[in-house]
Amino acid sequence: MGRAPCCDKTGLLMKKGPWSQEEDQKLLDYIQKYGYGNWRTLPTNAGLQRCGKSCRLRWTNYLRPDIKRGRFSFEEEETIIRLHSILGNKWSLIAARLPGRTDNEIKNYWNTNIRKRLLRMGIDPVTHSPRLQLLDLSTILNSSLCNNSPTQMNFSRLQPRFNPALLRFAASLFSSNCQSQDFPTQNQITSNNQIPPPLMQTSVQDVAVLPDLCADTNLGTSFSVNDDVQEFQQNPAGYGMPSALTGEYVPVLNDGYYGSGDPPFVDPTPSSVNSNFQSYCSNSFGFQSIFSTPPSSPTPLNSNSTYVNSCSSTEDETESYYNSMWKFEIPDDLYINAFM
DNA sequence: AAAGGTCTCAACCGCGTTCGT
DNA sequence: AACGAACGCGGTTGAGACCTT
Repeated sequence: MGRAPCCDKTGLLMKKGPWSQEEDQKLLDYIQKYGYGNWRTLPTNAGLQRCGKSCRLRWTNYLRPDIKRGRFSFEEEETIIRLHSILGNKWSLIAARLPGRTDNEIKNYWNTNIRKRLLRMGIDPVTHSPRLQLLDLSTILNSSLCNNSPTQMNFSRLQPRFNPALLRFAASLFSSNCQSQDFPTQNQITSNNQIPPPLMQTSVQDVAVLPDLCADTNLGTSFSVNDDVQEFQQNPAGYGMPSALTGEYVPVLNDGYYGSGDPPFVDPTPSSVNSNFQSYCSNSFGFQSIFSTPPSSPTPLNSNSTYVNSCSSTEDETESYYNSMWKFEIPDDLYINAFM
C-alpha cells in the first residue's frame, strides 16, 4: 500500500534540494569506508541531514564512480529506443543494459529528447508505431487523389516518404474500417505471436483504398495489399519478432533488426508493385523525392551500428534512423491539430 | 541588453515490492 | 500468515541554464 517518505516519521527536519560539495564528500567518504546499504541509518552515521532516500538517489545518480558523463552516443540512443520498444518505461531495466547510465538519466533523456523527436516525426513514443490516426491516409489520399474536384488539401506539401510495403499494410488497416489503427505493439501481440483479432480479420475484400486510387487515376496496374496481409498473418516474424528478453513482440521492418536500417526503401517483396507505385507517384505527382533517399540522409545503419566512435548523437541521426524504419515524416507546416 | 519562453536534469514524491521479524 | 520497515522504481517538479525575440 505504499508508505510515507522515510524521513517523515522521524520528525526531524531533513535538508532538501541540491547537494553541496561538502555533503557529497561526506557521503562519498562514508560509502568508501563502510560501503552502501541500510540507507535509513546511513545519513545519521555519515553526519548528513538528509533522508536515506535522498542519499541513495544522490549515490546512484551522481556519485557512483562508474557513472558515464556526457552526451548519449548514437549507439546508446539506438539501444534506448530499441529497448523501450520492448520494455516500455522500464528505465531501470534499460539502464541495466547501458553501462554507466542511470535510469534517471535515461528517463530524462527520453522525455526531453527522444520522445519529442518521435512525436515530431509522427511516431507514437509509446507504441513506436506511426501515429497514422493523425493522418488518416485513406481520407487524405481519397480526397486529394480520387476526387476530380479541386484538391482539398495540397497533398504535395505533405511530402511523406513511405515505405511501400508499410503503406500497403497501412492501407489494409485503414480500409478495415479502422478497427485497428495502430500496428501491433508489445501490448497487442502476446508472447506466442498471436495477432490481435482486428488485425487477423483484415481480409482481402477489405483492402480497397490503393487499388481504388489506381483505378480512378488510370494507373493501369492495380496492386493488392493482400500479399502483405497474408504474409503478416502467416509469418508475423517477418513483420516483427519476439523479444529475446521478454518474449514480447518487437516491431521489425526490413532486416529483422528493429530500428537499424537497411538501405532505405529496399522492399523485400519481389513484385513489381513498388516500381509501379513509385512510377505512378513520381509520374503523376512529382513524388520522386518520396522514394529516394534524401541527399541529406547519413549513411544508412546496419545492424552493427555503423556510427563508429560517435561521441554525440544528433537529431538528424535519430530522425534518419527512424525514417529508415517508417519512411514517414510530417512537415513542419502541417497543422496537425486539424486531424486530431 | 533585457525580457520572456523553452529546455534540461537533479531531486523529490508516492506507490508497489521485497524483506525481516 | 501478518505486519511494518526498507528498498527501488517511475512520474513529476522546479531551479537554473540556455535560447529567442
